[in-house]
Amino acid sequence: MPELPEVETICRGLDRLLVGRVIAAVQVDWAKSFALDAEQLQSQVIGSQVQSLDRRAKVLIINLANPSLTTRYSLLFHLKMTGQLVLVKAGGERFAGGHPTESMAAGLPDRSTRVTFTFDNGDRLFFNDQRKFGWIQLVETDQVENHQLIARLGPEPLSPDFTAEHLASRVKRHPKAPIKAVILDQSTVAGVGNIYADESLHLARIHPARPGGSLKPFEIKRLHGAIRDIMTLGITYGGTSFTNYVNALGKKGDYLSRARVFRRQGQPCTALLSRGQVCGAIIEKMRVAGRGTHYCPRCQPWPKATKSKL
DNA sequence: CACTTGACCTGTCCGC
DNA sequence: TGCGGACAGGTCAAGT
Repeated sequence: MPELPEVETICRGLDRLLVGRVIAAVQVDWAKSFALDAEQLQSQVIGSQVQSLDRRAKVLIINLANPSLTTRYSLLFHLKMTGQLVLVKAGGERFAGGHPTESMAAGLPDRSTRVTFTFDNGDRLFFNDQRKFGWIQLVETDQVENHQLIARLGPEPLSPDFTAEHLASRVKRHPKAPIKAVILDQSTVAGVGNIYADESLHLARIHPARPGGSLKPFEIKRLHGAIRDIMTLGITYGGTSFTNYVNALGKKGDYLSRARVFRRQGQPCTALLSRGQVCGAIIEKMRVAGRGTHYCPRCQPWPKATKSKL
């Protein structure tokens, strides 16, 4: 499930491989993944050269230019939960990004391949997506900021615009919503998904189901710092798992293998307490805001004063 | 208006 | 073994 750190890693990895390449052919095997008629495909995509790659929240942006067009277009990619982007070089060398499944290691394309881009040098970019939730859209480059999803995004978590004051103002707007729902809301902060929400709340020692309005100012501040720290860590570790070529894979773990709580229900919390003690309490799982939610009942206790509201 | 749930999909896992 | 159902999670639309 690619979130911001994974998409950032994919973006950095693909940049040097794609910039300068010209799109020679596009094959769409699942129309909903890339809803563009053949005429537009031919006139606005084929023959375009990749100028640069970008990322906004969880959206990967490939900026194009076509010498026969005055308008510049961009391809937007959203991988949702199971999307992958796999670049197979003409020589067979592979770069993969996205949710790692066995399809990466096997021959490509496979049955989850929805769209295939072929470049002028023979390299191929496969958009694989088991569950078909992901999409590709063609947008005019100077309209990207007005795109229905992009336009509603809040600040990037690692940008100066994401401040504790901003987070506090968002919480104030939905004081009864569980704090986890507030930070999953992409208009609060762009790019935080289920994994990093759980991880951030654990680092901040805040119970995910607490109404945002019950958080003290120092807790908001701590959560703000935790989100930034966790996203930074995610980019660091996301790099170890996704920047490798697939056939060179098999080393290092991704962020998930270092997770504090995510998918660790039933296992002991590894948080360090004072004097080098390890917490050791058993991680629990519950549903918050309709999502599987993992937390440590000891590190993230329900505050006594508001316990009755549970 | 504030907040929650369902739809979109497929594959996997669990209990019967 | 097979079958039904829950679950996985990002985002938007629809519901309470």
